[in-house]
Amino acid sequence: MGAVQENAALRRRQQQLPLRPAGPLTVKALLAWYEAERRDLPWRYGPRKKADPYRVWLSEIMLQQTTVKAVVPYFQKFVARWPTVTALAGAQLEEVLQHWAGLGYYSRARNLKACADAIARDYGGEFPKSEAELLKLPGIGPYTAAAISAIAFGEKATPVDGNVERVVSRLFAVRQPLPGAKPEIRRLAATLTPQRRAGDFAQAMMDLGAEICTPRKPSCLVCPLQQDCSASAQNLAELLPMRGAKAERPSRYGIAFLVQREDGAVLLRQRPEAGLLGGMLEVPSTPWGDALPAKKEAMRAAPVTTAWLPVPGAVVHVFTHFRLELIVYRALVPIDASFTLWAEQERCRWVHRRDLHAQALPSVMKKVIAHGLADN
DNA sequence: CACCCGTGGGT
DNA sequence: TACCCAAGGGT
Repeated sequence: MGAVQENAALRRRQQQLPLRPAGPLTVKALLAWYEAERRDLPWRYGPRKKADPYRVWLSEIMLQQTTVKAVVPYFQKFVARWPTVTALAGAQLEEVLQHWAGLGYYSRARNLKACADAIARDYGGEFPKSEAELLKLPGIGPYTAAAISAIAFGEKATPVDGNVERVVSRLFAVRQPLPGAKPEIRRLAATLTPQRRAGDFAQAMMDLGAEICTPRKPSCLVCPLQQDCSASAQNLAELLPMRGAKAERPSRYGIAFLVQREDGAVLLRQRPEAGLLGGMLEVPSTPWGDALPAKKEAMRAAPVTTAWLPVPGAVVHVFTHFRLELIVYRALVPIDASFTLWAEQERCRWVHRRDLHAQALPSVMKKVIAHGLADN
């Protein structure tokens, strides 16, 4: 198979053979490839089969801007703990956040719970099958609504994610840069979507994008769509899709205060529900600003008045839109002292070190704790 | 529409 | 190292 396609590619380059325009035959080749090469993933039931809407929904939410490899263990944990959407609707948000900790984009976890509640409350525990109805639910946008509708219910819908954007932009040699090209790419993807197997088509496009039509160094020579691909014919595949200018990533700085009690507990604080790391636990710190605060200034943000020891080094963490550098100050306090806790004391709690793994701790805060307790 | 929202792996 | 990127959604 690979050799045959390689020869076809070489012939076309040497003889300038015309392309076969992407169309129904492209879809047929893609579906054949999918049946042979598709990834075996825990939320999939098989080609030509509809999957459990709950598992499709859960996986799609987790997969938003997140790699399959990162998602799989979280998906397994969730379905083991909450096998149905009704079970998830009965869960405590705090426990959902604990299970989500480390996966990132924590508003997804809050919307996940809100969506489960809505399904249980307004839909009798059954997901709606139409794109339009799914779109009304929290955490479900245009992509996810189309994905659930097509994959779980077999409806003719066209989810367009980063994979589909890449595959389509190459198939049709779309040179207009993203995000401006999105409407055109959506239109082209919709023209390819088959009436009968829209779910398999969508997943096949994603598998192709993940394994063959990769962002860098695409494997055009073994691609089942190579003879249909306008970009490959023009040796443009690696240059597409074009993208607009990248925004620069600023740095922010702060001082984190790690209080350790004599019995080994550390002081954690719950962040506000909205915004960055919303609802998750943190090590109390100064606000994160454009420069490191002076020590005297920083101490106004310290959760207790005590002897603080700076921990050598710093914690560096890179978020999507800024880089964070935190200096850690550490203090050891007696177990029974009465402290002057700052105004947000009610959002604070003591957590024993042995219980830290079960908390809603984002990765950056795990780094801070590990750094601050490194020599303990 | 532009910006906000995490994290880990690959190059 | 620094940068790119991944099954996007909310505002």
